[in-house]
Amino acid sequence: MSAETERRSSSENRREQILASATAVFGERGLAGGTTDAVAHGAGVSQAYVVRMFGSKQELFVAVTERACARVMETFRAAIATLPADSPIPQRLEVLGRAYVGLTADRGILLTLMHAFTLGHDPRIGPIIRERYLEIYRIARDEAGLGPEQASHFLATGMLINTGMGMRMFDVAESDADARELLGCMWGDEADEAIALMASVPTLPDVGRR
Amino acid sequence: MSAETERRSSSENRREQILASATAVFGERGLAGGTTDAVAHGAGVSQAYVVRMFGSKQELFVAVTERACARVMETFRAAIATLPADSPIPQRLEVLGRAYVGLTADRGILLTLMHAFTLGHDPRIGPIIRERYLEIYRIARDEAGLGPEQASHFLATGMLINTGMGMRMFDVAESDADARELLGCMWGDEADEAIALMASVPTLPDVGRR
DNA sequence: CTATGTAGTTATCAGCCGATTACAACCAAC
DNA sequence: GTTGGTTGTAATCGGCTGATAACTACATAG
Repeated sequence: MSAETERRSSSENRREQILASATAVFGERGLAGGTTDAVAHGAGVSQAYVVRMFGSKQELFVAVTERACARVMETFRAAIATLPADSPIPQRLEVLGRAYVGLTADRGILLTLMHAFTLGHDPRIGPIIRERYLEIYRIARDEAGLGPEQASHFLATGMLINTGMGMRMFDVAESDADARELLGCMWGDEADEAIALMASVPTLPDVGRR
Repeated sequence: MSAETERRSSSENRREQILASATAVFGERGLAGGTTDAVAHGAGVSQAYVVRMFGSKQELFVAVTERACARVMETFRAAIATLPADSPIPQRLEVLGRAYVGLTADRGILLTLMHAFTLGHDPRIGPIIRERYLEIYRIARDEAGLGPEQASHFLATGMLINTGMGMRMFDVAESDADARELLGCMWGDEADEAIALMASVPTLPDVGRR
């Protein structure tokens, strides 16, 4: 394969490119609002190819959702693995919290999940997202040893962070003291760091068709 | 006006009917996924009338969002008004929590807000939802006297409840012990009551056009 | 009775977008 | 070198849906 012009790519590479693009698109626009054309444009392939590779837009969304959940679970498990067996609860919360902030580096992952959370009524997506969310809950409760109360509190904080991301609260954090304060309560000590990390992330460009 | 066949209605009545229908539709499908035709069907009017009354689908969504925020703020303020001036924080949290559970009686209100939270990038909706959310935060922090930490914790729990609603976690609460436990941590003592209240809420029917 | 505004409809247009089809380019093996 | 599978594209179709236009029905004032 030539180094310069790699016009053809392995199926797996393409698949990953498309999933990454779709994560950004679905994260910002959701299943109904995101178009296969925008996904294709972001991945540098044709719209037809996106649809054919995944069968349908809905199946692509399912794949993106599963991938996002897998990322979340990997990230949490990797964080948990760094903990000593007898570490106290506050330290466990701290480590998991940092892991969550790390997840925000890719907006699309958490925002796509947020959209998936609104699709419980969908017969295809509903069962998947419920199962995966409970799986994440069990990881926090059992594997991280937080117990039911702290685990649900942890997930609640995560949802507040997602909400702040979806609303783009960072855009007003500089000018609005209340926004800064609220974001500060979400992130704890790392608030400034996290806000700086996420501010001025560009909106997806509107892409005309083909 | 005849009592039986009210074929014509005052503009305000119609407006309220349309907003109620739109709240249900947008709550389930979001701005991009909800159709003006479904809204019209739910309100018993024609699709064209819905669009003309509000100018555009987006403006209808803005109106629904503003109405939903107003409901939330009214509900919180009414709950706060029942509190004695020197009531302790736990009691304040308890009263606000009950008020939030009361809001879940109309799924559409909280679910529409959840969709609005994903629209921060939208130049029309973003500024509105950020401003309203911060307003609600200030109500919890100042008017209810919770302070920053407890107020953000309260909002976080609210977001977890919204997420549970969006995922339709109630549908599996009967059969899945973890789901019951998680929902229990959200609602506290009223979990069973709340779950019973919200289970088996029908999905919006798919409505063909006209 | 007529005029005028309000409440509503039907019909239709025009653009968007997912999906399908047919075809092209490349590669590896025999 | 031809055969067959893989990687991809261009073109197009057809349904959905927001918006618009043109029209109808009713009510109220003068």
